[in-house]
Amino acid sequence: MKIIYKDGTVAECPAEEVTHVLRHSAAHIMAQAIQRLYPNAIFGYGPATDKGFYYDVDLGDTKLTDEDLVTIENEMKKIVKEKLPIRPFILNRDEAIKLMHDRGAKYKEEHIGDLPEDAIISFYQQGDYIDMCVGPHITYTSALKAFKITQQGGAYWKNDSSRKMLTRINGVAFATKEELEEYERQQEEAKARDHRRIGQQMQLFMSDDLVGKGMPMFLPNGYTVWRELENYIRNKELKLGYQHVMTPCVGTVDLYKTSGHWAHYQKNMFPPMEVEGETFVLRPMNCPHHMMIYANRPHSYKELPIRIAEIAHDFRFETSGTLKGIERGRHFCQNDSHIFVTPEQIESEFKGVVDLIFETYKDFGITDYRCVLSLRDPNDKVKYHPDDQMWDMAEASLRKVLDDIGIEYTEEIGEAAFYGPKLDVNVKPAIGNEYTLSTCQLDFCLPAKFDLKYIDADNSEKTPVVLHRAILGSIDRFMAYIIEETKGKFPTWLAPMQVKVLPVSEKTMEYATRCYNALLDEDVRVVLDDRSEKIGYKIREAQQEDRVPYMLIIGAKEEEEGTVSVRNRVGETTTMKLDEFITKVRTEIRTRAF
RNA sequence: GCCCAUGUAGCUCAGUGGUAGAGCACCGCCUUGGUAAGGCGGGGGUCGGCGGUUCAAAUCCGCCCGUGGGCUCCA
Repeated sequence: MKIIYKDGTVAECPAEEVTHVLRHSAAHIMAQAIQRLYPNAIFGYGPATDKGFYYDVDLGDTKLTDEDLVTIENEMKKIVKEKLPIRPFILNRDEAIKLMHDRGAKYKEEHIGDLPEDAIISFYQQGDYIDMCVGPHITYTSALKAFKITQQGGAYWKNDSSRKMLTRINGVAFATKEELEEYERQQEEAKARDHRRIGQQMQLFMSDDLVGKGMPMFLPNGYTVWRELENYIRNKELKLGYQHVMTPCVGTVDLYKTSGHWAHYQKNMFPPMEVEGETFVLRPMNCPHHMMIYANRPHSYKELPIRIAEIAHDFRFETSGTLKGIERGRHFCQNDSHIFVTPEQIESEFKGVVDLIFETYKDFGITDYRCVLSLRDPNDKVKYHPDDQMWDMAEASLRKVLDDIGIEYTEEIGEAAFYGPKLDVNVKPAIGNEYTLSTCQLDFCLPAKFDLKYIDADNSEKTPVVLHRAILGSIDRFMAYIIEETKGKFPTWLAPMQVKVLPVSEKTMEYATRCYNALLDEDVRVVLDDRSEKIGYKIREAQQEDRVPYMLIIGAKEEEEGTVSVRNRVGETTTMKLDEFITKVRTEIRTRAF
């Protein structure tokens, strides 16, 4: 594919740039189509993205319907057919401003002002359409073969919520029609994997207006998975010296004034409640409670690290637009812990947490994640807690641990919390943006706010450092992730229903019931399908809806031989003695085979 | 919170101004069937809510609520 650079050079496009250039040109062609259909449109930014492209456009009071998007797409197809040449030209700054001004392109004009003094300001033109752009682009509009407008949405000019909201029109473009079809197939697959959809199909959780938005309720199936997750992590923590506590969800506002949350986190909290002259809030975090537990009695340096843990209910006032099933609600349960350490213990304790994170990921077969080490911006003296020595030491420790373990990570300068650096482990859901699953954050500030001390070897009072950490993040969110990763086909130890016994007819109901009871006695989550339906029907439901790991098909043959016919989720069947099956399934559960 | 779309039976959806529909699920009867849907019959909806336009509103308009996508936010 030939492309044209802003200086007019035409060259073969490097293979790895092809989709990017196509998408960028697709954005221009879409803008041209919009300009033809809506002559008053004023364009903002219109880049290629890693998924496709978009253009932000100010349409005045005009609202677009989905049919309008189809019309725009059809106009794009016309422009492609017209085989218009796409040609660049360069103007000096004054000429560029004049051109944009004369064309009423006020956002482009503003953008010129943001460009560095020595910037070469280039334009690309196809037919009547001119766009300020660095390129490169395809040489003719006809090179765009496979594209589709996917959706529209709002986007603030320059991503600034105080600026005007423009209409963002999104599209996708690929080098070939096959790639476009593959993309559409993947989109369908992602929709089928969405935890909200599977959650409803498998009756894992629900929500209702009357209960409140962002307030999911876990149904028996979902709560079974929940309990397994909770047991899993709590048992692991117990072996690592964590001590579990339970603290209340409502606290005085003064608690959060002490912690600083009231000053800094209030907009994420539900409004306060006044009772008998006292003011209470719903807690958004558990740190203050755990600080108070530490403060309950004096501590020697010999006791540290102290690891206080809790599966804690929290409430956060998330803006309505960000709520998403059990991935992000206004109520959730954090797999939280606060670890109190001496400065010397930061490194080893941080390592312990990182090891726990990746051991857990291994148990759950999680491999697709991104580690981010968030550091302070040393030049920003306002945002960050002013103890350079502590920061330097802590950041070096964190980096050293990650390097020693040999995990890949990216460093993000200026992304640290004001109280300390942190490690986030991020994953991508089936639909939507990356989010944080696990986190470990250092905190130099909070212990001092609660005046926490330990007595050091020299009998002097010192302030401990705190590590905030969450391994499963929130149980809710972790479950959402596991649902999407497994498509609801949970490993046996997590599955709400582990075995379903399916008698072929009522004639073998008695033997089927014996099998059922034997499994029940062995603490297997088993269900007996005693309806008078045909076996094919029962299998279909067990496989498609229940997604049960094992079906036991019980007919006359099995009864005679004292065996069970075992069918797994892939449709493979084997026959074995009932005892054999029980041993197999129990082993699988005990080892948490994934 | 903002922008757009959307809301009809438990679920998935059809129905664009004139007596609320389909498939699946549910209930009953028949069928006792061997590895992904057996047959017949039945019950079930203030068409998200409130107002408005109209002889007449699921359908048109306004506001509110929920949901989906996008943006912002996420000390």
